[in-house]
Amino acid sequence: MRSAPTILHLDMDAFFAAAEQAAKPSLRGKPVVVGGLGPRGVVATASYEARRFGVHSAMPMAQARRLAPNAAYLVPRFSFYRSISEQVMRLLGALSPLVEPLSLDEAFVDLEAGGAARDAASARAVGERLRAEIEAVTGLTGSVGLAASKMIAKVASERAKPDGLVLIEPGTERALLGPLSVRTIPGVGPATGEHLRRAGITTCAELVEAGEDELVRLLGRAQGVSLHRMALGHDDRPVVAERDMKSVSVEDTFDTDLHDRLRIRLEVERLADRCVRRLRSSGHSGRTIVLKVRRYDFSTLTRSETLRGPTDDPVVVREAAARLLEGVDTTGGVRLLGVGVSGLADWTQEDLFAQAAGLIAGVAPGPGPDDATGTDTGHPPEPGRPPGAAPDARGGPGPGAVRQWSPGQDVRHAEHGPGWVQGSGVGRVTVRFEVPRGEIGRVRTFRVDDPELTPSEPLPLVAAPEAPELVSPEQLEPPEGQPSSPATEPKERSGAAGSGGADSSIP
DNA sequence: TCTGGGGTCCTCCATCGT
DNA sequence: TCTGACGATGGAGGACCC
Repeated sequence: MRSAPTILHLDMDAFFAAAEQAAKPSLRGKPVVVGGLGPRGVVATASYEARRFGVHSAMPMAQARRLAPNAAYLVPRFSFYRSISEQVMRLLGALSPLVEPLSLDEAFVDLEAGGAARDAASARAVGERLRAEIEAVTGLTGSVGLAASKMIAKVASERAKPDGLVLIEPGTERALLGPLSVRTIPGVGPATGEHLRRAGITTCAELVEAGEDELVRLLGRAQGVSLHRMALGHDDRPVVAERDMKSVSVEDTFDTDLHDRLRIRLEVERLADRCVRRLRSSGHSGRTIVLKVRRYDFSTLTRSETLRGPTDDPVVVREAAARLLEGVDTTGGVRLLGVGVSGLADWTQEDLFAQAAGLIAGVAPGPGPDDATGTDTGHPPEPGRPPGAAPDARGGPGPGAVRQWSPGQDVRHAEHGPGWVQGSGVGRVTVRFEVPRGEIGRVRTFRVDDPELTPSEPLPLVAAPEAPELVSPEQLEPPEGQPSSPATEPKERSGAAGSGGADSSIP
């Protein structure tokens, strides 16, 4: 624990939903829910407007639709969010070499390590400037917490939400935590919370009162000791910039349970291939193959096998996963299958053989021959899930296939320019033509196979400055007034001249 | 009306070698 | 030669986080 509040926690406000609202002017101020739209989807993020209806993260999408039937329901566009996240992380990186990203929308920064702040006053100034820069660069808001430890900085940012900054003075941590729920402490989830509640412990003050020995008795050594320290406000976990990846996994939940053993086997092989592609693209190999099966009754089991040495060979992983499947009873059906690889290394058993044979020169880690495209397009879509419904769906389907459009997806029409899919069905797709920071656009409907309508890349939320060079954070405008960037027009409305494609549109 | 995906860490138990 | 203690490792499951 340090003596100055120089640990900063940044949390972007309702990130995915806010990004969609910024990209789609017609959704500003409206309830927006981002998540899986299939029958078994859950909410990833709800806008603050949707939260007023009781919608929250991890809620089943069907329940969200009942609570907020008039909200806009969109599929996540992770590559779009990632591009915004990278802009934010660059701003954080300018403050300190010690930036610990927790997810696309959250990070810790050690301001002391970067010399950006030494005391409360300088930390607050840095935090306020950061918030202004984030809004100027991305058009979105983030909340900042400042404290002398990670846990308290996170509590602070939670209190700052939305769009605020809270600084907790060192020395006041214990008093602050006292009345708060045990769930405030990282690592206390529903199960531990319930366990403690049954023991009569619901607040952090009661955790302190219970004493370390009692907590160890209730929760075991590691958790008991750590929980007691945390409840006292003691948290000396450092901000860690680089973390080694420990495992790679992929999993799919099926819209309807799978019963056919052969089909299950094929899905496992498909997942194994996908997993190996991810493994290779991260430059890793792994020794332990893990199969995950969630049955019809939601019971989940894992089976694993450790190889003699690490591999990134799709055949080896596929065969291991298939062997593990042999030992699993799938009677009754499975709703989810997953394949993972852990025990990661940056070399493979095959490398050693190759090295021994003098064949290693010139072989670099990375995508293998079966990963040339870096996509999953060589594989069948998931059952019941249209290819276009997959996150970040892009590119047209093959000839003869029925084109699928996902709500929220970016598109471009030869005549009407950029827009986004508002909905589709019965052979039609409805598109709203609008751009970030523009006016609310008009809606038009087309045939799903309209050749003038194509998937497109997301437009930037804030126009890039005219000059190509990077603007340092110090040079950015202060937060007063409107964001410094003017409202933007897309660089081009339409590449090709329209040739009367509107015959299929319904204004 | 049920409950995603991609991770990390911890605990418990069995096995094996010393 | 047998036995028990002990650490390392592997496998499975659970809890948690975003």
